Amino acid sequence: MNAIVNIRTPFEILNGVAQQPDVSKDGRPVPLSFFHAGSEIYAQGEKVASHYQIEFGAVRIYRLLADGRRQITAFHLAGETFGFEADLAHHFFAEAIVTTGLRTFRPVAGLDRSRELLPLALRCMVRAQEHLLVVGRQTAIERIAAFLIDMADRQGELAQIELPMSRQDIGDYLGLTIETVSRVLSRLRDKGVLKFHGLRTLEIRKPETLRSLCE
Amino acid sequence: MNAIVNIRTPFEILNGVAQQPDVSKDGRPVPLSFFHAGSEIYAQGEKVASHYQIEFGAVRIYRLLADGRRQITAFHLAGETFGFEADLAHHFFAEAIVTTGLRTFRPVAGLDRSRELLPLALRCMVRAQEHLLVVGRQTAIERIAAFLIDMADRQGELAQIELPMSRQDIGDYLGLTIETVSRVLSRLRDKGVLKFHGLRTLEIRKPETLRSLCE
DNA sequence: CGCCATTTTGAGAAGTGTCAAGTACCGTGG
DNA sequence: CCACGGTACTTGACACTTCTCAAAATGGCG
Repeated sequence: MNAIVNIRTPFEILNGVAQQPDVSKDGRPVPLSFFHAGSEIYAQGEKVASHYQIEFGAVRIYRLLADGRRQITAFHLAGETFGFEADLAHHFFAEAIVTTGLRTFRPVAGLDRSRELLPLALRCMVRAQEHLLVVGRQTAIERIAAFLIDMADRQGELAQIELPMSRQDIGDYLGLTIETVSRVLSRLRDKGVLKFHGLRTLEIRKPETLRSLCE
Repeated sequence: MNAIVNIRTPFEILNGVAQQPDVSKDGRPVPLSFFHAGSEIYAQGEKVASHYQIEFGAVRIYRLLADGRRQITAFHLAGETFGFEADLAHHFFAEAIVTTGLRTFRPVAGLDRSRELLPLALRCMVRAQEHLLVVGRQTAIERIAAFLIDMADRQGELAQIELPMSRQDIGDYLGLTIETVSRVLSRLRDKGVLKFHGLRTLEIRKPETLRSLCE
């Protein structure tokens, strides 16, 4: 949870990211901002009337209870847009999970973006409501299965998937403890449904078994 | 879960509801539709590019799992607008909880309502994400407390509140069983926090106790 | 007044959380 | 390149909340 890092990391400079800033529809350039793993994009209580598009990396959106319990309401991956919640509710954090590059869209006076934003906001709402079904009515193994399928779908439906987030993040997203997440993943590994290639890289060996757990 | 009832019930005719239909911004009249308790407003799988405003009554929005488990994602009360989810996701039901009167807003070709709809959709999204924290990270008693405070706030912060929904509905909203809902309510009654005037009418005697349970 | 659905209450089971210890991974520095 | 240390993850034993199943009580409504 470090401070915002808005300068390029050596990695990105080396790779030439953002050497030619894109241009937004009203003609103003939209530069890339970089965030280190764990750094804050916007804080609970901040009024940020912007939205963000992820160029590379991953972001977690979450809320906190007074005693520190955390609920991650969404993960956003490369190519996705987020940041609507900041406009309205002053109770959400956004943090980079890994080194992340973002394009920030600030509101322009006199320019109404409702037409572009509405479909994105609706998709975000539906996603939250679908997630509610998972968290409210599914068992630990069903939640993990739903999560893995979602991640696989969003990574191009490949059998091998990358989980940029920690077990704690997964637990806080699914409403489970880190230990339960770990136990369920181990059980799926022992059953031959999953095969791990490193802690956060895994292969879905039996996607049909996983899917059958979701409904 | 009866069929759609689009005619006036004797009750409404007697009370003269909707004798003078309102008129929408584009000049077309927006008539009131009536729905009996339990009747379906739109079904999972239906493509309805409309939204609805509640004149009187109450509505539940929910999703189902294959085995019948239900998650209510939202309750909507008089004065509120809903129906965005139907545009996008084909997996939501909307039902009247009690006799309900709705104004239906159908999309008009060439008329862009994004500007009006975006704030409503955002509020809906934030509400779902806030609910996620309750369902994912709070105990049974905390969930009930949060629910009662929300209902009280939406009914004008009166001490006495009406719950139009059944215990089953409350359970399916909070991710609890009907028995747990009942037990928690009984415990709050025994502690003097709540006083019941009939099953679905109650008085919050110690709002501070209730609020202290939420954070 | 009596029926029927809804709600409440009880006892036991199951799933998940808590606490504690052990293991694996990964970046750092030698 | 390998040893080291710290963090993240896994595993185990047990506790506790919530669920399940069952039965009784309540209340609304004809």
